[in-house]
Amino acid sequence: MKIATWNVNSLKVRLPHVLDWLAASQADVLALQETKLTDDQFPVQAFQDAGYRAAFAGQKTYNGVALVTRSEPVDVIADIPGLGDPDRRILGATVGDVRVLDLYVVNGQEVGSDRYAYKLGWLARVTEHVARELAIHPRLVVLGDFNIAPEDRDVHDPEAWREQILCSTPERDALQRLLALGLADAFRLFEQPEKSFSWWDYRAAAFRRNLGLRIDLILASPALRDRCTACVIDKAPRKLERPSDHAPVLATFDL
DNA sequence: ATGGTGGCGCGGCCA
Repeated sequence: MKIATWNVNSLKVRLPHVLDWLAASQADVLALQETKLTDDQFPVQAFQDAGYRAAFAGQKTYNGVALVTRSEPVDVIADIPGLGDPDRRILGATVGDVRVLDLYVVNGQEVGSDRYAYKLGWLARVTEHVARELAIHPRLVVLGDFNIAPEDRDVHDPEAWREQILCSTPERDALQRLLALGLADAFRLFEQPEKSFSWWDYRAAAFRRNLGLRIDLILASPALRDRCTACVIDKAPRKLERPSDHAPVLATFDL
């Protein structure tokens, strides 16, 4: 079973890339972020024609998450008890016997800002929710755009980014509290090239110069970690015309 | 160079 995540930065613009990538990767589950589509605009038919079902929680202009799946997603949730967030950033579903939680973590804008406080509070509520999900579903994948680079090796220039947004200690601590529930960063279960990143700013030719961060993660519960056989970042779509600023990340499970 | 690019939607926000 192949499970992937991709922040597409507008599904309307990126739909051809997504369909091509599904055909090439043969992913069974693709978690999308920043679809920027209302639910009535979601391209259900295009995915159906490609052999996929979908669950989605969208809004106009910002945010929006979706799960594109080979088999029917069931027990879908788009919110967490007690969060009360109008942003569509969360989508949970059961696909086969795997529970999947797609997250578009708050960016946070700037350390110390209102949005930064919102990010840390949001992460704390999500962590509580993941603890509850883990108790119910041994096979749990939490994946998406975490907007946090876990360690300095996930940052092209750790000194320039020191205590900046996406890299600050409180953000990294919040991610560690999530991992401490028993989740494993699938990418780090395997040997990886140095300077592996999943996001590159559109500006300053950052992709060409590989000035990126690894902020798109696939986290696996213990039962799934034991069955994870590979995890890769696919930079190919980032090289296309009008790319997303993120690359897809794909994990393979022996299921 | 306190900039730069991209999406949405048509001015300014967000990333």
